[in-house]
Amino acid sequence: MSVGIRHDDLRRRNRAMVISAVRRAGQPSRTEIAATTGLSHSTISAISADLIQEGILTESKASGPTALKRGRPQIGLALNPEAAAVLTVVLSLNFLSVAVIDYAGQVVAEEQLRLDTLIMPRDELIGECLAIVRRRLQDPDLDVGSVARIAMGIQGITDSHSRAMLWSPITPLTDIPFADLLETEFGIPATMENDCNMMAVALQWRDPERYRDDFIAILLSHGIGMGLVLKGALFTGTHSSGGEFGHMIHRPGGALCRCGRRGCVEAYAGNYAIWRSAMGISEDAAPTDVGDADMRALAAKARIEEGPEREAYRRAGEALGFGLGSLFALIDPAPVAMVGVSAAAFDLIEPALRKAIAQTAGGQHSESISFDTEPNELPLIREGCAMRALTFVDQEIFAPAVQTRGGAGKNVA
Amino acid sequence: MSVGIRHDDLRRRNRAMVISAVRRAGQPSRTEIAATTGLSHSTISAISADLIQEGILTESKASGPTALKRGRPQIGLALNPEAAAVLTVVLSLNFLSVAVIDYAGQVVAEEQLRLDTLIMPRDELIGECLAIVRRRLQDPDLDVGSVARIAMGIQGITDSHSRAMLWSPITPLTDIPFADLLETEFGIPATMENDCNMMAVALQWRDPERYRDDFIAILLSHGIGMGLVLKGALFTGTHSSGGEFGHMIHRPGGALCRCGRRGCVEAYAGNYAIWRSAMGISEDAAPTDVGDADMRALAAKARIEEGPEREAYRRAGEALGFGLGSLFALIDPAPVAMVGVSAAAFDLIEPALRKAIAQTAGGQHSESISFDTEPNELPLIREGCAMRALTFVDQEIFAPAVQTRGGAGKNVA
DNA sequence: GGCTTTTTTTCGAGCCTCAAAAAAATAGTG
DNA sequence: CACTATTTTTTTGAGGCTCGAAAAAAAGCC
Repeated sequence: MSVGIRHDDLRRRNRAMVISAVRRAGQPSRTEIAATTGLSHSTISAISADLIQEGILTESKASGPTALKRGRPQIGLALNPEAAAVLTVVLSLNFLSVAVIDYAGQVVAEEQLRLDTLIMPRDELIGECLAIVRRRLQDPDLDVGSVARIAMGIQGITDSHSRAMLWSPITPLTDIPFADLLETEFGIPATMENDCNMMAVALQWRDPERYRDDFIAILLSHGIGMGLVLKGALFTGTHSSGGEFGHMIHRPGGALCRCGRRGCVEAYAGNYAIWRSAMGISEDAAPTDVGDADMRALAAKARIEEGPEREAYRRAGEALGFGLGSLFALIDPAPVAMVGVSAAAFDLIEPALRKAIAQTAGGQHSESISFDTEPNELPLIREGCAMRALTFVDQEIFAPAVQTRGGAGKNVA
Repeated sequence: MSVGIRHDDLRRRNRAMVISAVRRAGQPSRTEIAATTGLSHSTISAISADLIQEGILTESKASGPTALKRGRPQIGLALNPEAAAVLTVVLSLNFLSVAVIDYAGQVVAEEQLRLDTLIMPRDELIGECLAIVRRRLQDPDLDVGSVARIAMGIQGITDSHSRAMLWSPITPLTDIPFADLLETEFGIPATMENDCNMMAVALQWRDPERYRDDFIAILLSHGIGMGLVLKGALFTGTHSSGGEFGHMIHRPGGALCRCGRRGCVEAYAGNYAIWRSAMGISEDAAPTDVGDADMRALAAKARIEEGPEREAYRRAGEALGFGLGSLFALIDPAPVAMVGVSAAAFDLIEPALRKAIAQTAGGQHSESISFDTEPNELPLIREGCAMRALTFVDQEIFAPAVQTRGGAGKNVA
């Protein structure tokens, strides 16, 4: 609130601005950057000269389609892929995957692993995560020193400082400080990110037209999660990763939720809830994990004929609709992306969902609310982790106060 | 996202910082300001010299209790009350009040008026608002030129740009662009603020210890409103004032709400809802306005004996509790201030409210959530409007780019 | 080849902040 | 009362940063 802007901050921030403009735009010329940032050409010129000299940016002649114009051709600026690398770790139900990504955002190596997360003891789960990272870091093709950041994504609740997993549906274990464990083990700064938040980050990069300032990413899978972007920034709770849309209350005292409470949205719209309802199992029955194939079969049956399956999706849509309605009462309507296996059954969910929203405060503009679907969440989570790690590097490469790197530069004419 | 920091912004922002530090701290010395802002003494000295010379700040020797120390005594800096003035207009049910407030935040004049907002035609309602402002501005004791800002507060929904009232329970009229009307009429920049948002702003100034970064102000009155502060900043929706806590869904298809929909929190916890329930009137009955005195009598009766009155408050508490639970699922638990006439009956509401919260995701720390009550909302709303207007002036007095005022300063030795 | 157009770099000027030193103002002390 | 210690405030010179204007560079066009 009351922290002054120091003189050195200025350059630091404007450097960040230039890097961010390049990451966003692909291969912008200096002139384009000057236009988008509002800074003068001379400033951009000075900053980009520094950045090139430090090996962060590179000049690339190939401005491609713009080469047909009159005057001096623009010189595209691009991120130097070798400037750094980041590592992403995504841990989901029975599945662990790691990727090494260069500074320009290209995947240079990856590894995936099946494992039984639900029954693994603590040491083993942590051990597997560290081992897979170690294997990637020992890859002879990789310059270990260039790996500047690890971002780990996980289903469940993380703390607001992105340090630890507090709770997750993929394991009975709680409070695992993955970020600290990774940092200690490998000496590389790390964060622990919530899966749905990373989905939102990825969507923002994938389709900045649609997902710019305000939007919602909802994961429809075993559980119901949400990533929320408001005013262009990821929204997180004050203590946790926040945005636990799935545990808003749909019906007080209602169906039993995986979290042990009753009446949560998830207790009607999570895979297990749809399954429970379609199979005529009691709402008080303990949640069970349902495979993706079973869910697809359920959806197929619901599409063929009226019956308990279709009714289950209808109830899921209703729960999601009233939940979204309450959410929209708080933040006003915004574009929604439905992600995960049940997003593939959104055709079964949508009618009831829209009908419910229309009965809520958000319903004033219910027709104008648009939904997009993406059945596969894992690529999104990985992309989000990658971008999160890369933007961290973007803002870490120019160190605070003192000159950026060890002290290499600045002795040329 | 990608707007660069220009060189002149620096001074502008640091000036704002100094002014804000003075407004917050009362009479800080230059040294204290340097400490809180993190800027150097010389910078603070230069900026405060400018500000004093421009008549924005004044030196006040009376640093009072700190005069007993050794070295050179501190010189307190204070806001110059005559630097500017602002005007607040608060329109609530059957009541209109205006106050003139000097730059230091002291009320210098006020006027109040009873009127029948529910049945007034559009022209008349607007006319009364403009007339009461005109009377205050024509006060011979007031230098009209010094009035730099008008902030108007109203119950209901305003747009996210603080320009217009979109909907209000105090009148059947909708979409009145009060901010534009005031600006056109008086040539003074104006805003139209939501009442609950202003309550939150006022609480932040009244008790910054408790209400700092994250808290919730809930109005328990005819309707249920909320002002929400997250990460130190007022939270507003993307299109409207947002934070329509009262219209989150408590029971899908449930009791009839004043907004015409069913099952909103307000339909169980608004004055009319408590009254309806206590009197055994159907949940489908149209909401009626209940006077404060009637509500106090109802609460008194509920305190004496078990019965439908007590049950009505219990149901209100349950609705508020589940609503807060859903809210806490999204933003994590935070301190809550209950404001308005039914806040005086919070003793009747609290047990059921806590019981409900305990059944929700927010309930993990339900004991630690603390509630504060404040039965009278109008002073809070006025204070909030005043602070909003004043902080606007704080950041407008130093113009963009060019030197602050006409060009007076800077020809002294 | 000379001219036009557009991009990029260079250069001097103007500000801003900072650190250190100087000045100011008071309380203690003998 | 003179002098010292202490703390706050102002002054001063240095170093950086951005900006605007002008120069340089690198094409296409005739």
